Order: sequence, then structure tokens, then C-alpha cells
Amino acid sequence: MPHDQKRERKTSLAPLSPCPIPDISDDELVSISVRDLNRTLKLRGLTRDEIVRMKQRRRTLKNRGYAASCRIKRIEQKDVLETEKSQEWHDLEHIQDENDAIRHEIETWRSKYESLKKFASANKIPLPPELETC
Amino acid sequence: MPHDQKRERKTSLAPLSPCPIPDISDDELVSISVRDLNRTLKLRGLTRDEIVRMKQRRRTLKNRGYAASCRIKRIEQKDVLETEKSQEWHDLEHIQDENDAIRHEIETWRSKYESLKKFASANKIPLPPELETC
DNA sequence: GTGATAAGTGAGCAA
DNA sequence: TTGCTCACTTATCAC
Repeated sequence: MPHDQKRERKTSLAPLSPCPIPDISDDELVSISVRDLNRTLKLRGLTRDEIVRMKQRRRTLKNRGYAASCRIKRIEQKDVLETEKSQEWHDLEHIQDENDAIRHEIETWRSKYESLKKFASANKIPLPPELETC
Repeated sequence: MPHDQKRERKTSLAPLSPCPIPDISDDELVSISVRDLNRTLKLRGLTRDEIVRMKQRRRTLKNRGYAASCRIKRIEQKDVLETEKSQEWHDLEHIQDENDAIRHEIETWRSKYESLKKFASANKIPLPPELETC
């Protein structure tokens, strides 16, 4: 069995840099605007180093999300390709059937024509040259 | 321009654990057998900790290779899908043309048949009922 | 232990 | 700064 389930980290994510502001969750940190983040950081009186680490933490969290979208996108594109391929296969099959039906129809008309020719011939009915073709 | 060149790490890879045996290259480390590795490690009299680190380094290097194959495989599979899709498209186009040609052929035979019918009708030639169809 | 793959990290490009 | 994607690391899973 090639492992079907969606895999999930059992370990807590790398701690990143320890968060200097415990009451800002990761979710908040990534969604807050830069402007608001700066204001908050300033209000809390964080050191420059702490600020840098918060910025980096934010970037990392964002990257985590980008990576996820990137993987999802890849899977979807593959899915689209497979769907289109399958659709084309059905189209091909359909047109193939149609083709067979048409070939059969040709045979019908050709046969009708032959019958008339045979009838003419059997009854010694002369046909004009342009109708003698074939 | 969406960046076409094959990307390459500019930074030296994560140093992993500092290599306790400078004269074993990464290439050698991944290709050597476990048996030989153990022998070498023992001969050099490495500490247990150093041995563990060497083992981990080996595993990481191997994983690096696996990841590369995995990426290549993914790209190739996508390539196969696209190639097949393109092939199917050509097939479809081809059979479509064929279809048109056959439809045209039907018209030819039907027309010949009609001409004979018209000839019969114009010359007051009675046809047996089974040839009157259509 | 080996190989494969999902998720996460960091670098570099593009906008 | 943001979003994406590549190469890489790590955790897991199957064998």
C-alpha cells in the first residue's frame, strides 16, 4: 500500500524563534498588515533584535503557506491534465464509433447503387456513360 | 519571464554535522556500503557520538538524492501526460479529417444512386419495390 | 537500512 | 514586501 492518507507533522513545527509576544498567534501574525505589526511591535517596546526575529517569523509562516499553495497547485494541474486526457479519450472513442457508423452507411448506398446497376444490366437497359462510372 | 534556468544553491549546503573524517567525501559516504562504513569508522577509532553523526550525515545525503529523483520523476510524469495529451489531440484531428472524407464519400454514392433513380423515372422504367427504397 | 514522498525552511527571482 | 518555486531537510511510511 503506497500510503494514501494526507501526511501531517506529528512533531510541533520547528519552534522558529521563540515568540516575544505570546498573545499573538501565528494566524494573527501572518494576517496582520505590516503597518499594524510595526505599530504593535513599537507599542510593546520590543528590542531591535526581537523585532527582527518577529519579522523573520512572519516571513517563515508566510513561506509555509506559499509552499502549501504551491503543492496544491501542482496537484490540481496534474489533475486537470489527467481529466483532459480522459476527456480526449472519450471523444476519440465517440468519433471512432461515428466513423464506423458512417462507413456502414457508405456500404448501404454503394449497395443500393449496385443493385440498380445490376437491375439495368439484367434487363438490358442501356445507361448513359456518365452513369456507368464504377 | 518566469525564470527558466535550473536553479542551484548559492549557499553551501547546511554544514550538517562537521565531518569527523575529512578524507571521506560526500560522494564516497553515500556510495560506500554499511558494512564498509562500519569497518572504516571502527578503524579510525571514532567516538560513539561521531559515529552517530556520520550515520546521520550519510542518511541526509541519501535523502538529498531521493528528493532529487522525486522531483525529476514528477517532472517526467507531467511530461508524459502532456505528450500523451498532445498525441491524442493529433489522433483526434486525424480521425476527424477521415470522418469528413468518409462523409463526402457517402454523398458520392448517394448521388450516384439518385442519378440512376432519376434516370429510371425519366425513362419511365418501373423498378421492383425493393429497389424503390428511399 | 533503503527509497519515496508530504510538509516545512530558506534562497532567489519577479512583480 | 509578497508570492512562487527550487533545492534541501526532516518526519513518516512501506518494504
